[in-house]
Amino acid sequence: MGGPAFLGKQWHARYRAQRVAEFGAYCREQGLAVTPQRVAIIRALLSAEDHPRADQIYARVRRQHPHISLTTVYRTLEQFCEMGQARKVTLLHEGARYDGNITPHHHVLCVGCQRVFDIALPEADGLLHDRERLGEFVLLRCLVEIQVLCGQCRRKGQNSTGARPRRQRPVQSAAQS
Amino acid sequence: MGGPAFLGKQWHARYRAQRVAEFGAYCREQGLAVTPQRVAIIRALLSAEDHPRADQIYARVRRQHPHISLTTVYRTLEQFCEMGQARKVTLLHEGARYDGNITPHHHVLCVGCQRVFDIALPEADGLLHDRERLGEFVLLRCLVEIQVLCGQCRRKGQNSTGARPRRQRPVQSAAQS
DNA sequence: TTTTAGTTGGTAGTTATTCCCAGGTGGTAA
DNA sequence: TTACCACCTGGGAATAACTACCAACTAAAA
Repeated sequence: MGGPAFLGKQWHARYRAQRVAEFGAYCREQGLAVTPQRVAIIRALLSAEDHPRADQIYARVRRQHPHISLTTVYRTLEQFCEMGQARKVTLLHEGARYDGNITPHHHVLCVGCQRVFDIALPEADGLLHDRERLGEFVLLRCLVEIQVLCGQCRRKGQNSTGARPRRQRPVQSAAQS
Repeated sequence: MGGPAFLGKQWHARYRAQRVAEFGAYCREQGLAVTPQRVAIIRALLSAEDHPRADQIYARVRRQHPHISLTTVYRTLEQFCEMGQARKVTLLHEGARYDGNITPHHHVLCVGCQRVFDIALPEADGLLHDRERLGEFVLLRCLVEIQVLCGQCRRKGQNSTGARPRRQRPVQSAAQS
């Protein structure tokens, strides 16, 4: 097909199992206690395939841990990001979303339904690798965000953003890039 | 040398003048009234070279229009984005920032001081253009965000994110990608 | 076990943004 | 030039998404 490599489900299941298994060791390595809350949150994050927000993780974890607090979820997700066990994804202008997949990849976002998909994009990864410095700047990371309209949203026909005429004035040339 | 094309100041001054001049016509084309508030806000946005947040635009516009309200600034910036006269930039996890430069470009962000720089990156623009569709998805836009540490921040030495040891346990292997 | 640094939960902020609506105004038609 | 009115604005209240604080609790070293 020649389409880019979307990261699929078989891959995900196997990856998740390994990550959960290694989690305790990672915590100890980082000097963090292995608490039930942390385990529950990493499980929820790794089971998720929808790049959930903190409050969604909270809702899911609460099924098993009714007493967990939202504060703990926020705090813990942030820690996971710091220790490299999660990625924070900031797209458009909603709240932060979290990604348990820490392999190199980028994001495809449907601007209609706001769903996010992981995508491997090797040609983008090499984008700036040949010049470790941009002038004085030290390159840390290069993120690509691909905005699309998914099949569902396209069918619903969301192209209603055109110029709206003021009063009776007939609008002629309202081309938009 | 050989670095990518940062978009400089001469270019900016000339571009700004033209955009301000055309603004009235654009509004009328879109069926929007040309109010003093809108003119002041587009001027402030185009004069800015720092990708300001709404509240920063508000502070600047207030020097000339002490009675303008923050609500109007938010509303107007959002309208500018809709009519294609501005771009909203969402980086890291701060508030939204606005960019008066609507030519094709990408963003370089210093994760230390949070300054943002525009950069032309033609090789990235072509990244997905050869396949207008990613499966069912219709490609709308492809954004690249380059995270760096700028000279100033590097000199201040901000590499203090390493693993912090718990108790007396000696930490050995805390490599971080 | 004992000890204690690290961790948690609940509540009370804070920040950024949006909603609502009464009053004001730009732009059109006459 | 004037009258009209749909559009626009300002200010305060409301909301969403966090974040700070702190007393009580607990994982894990000794």
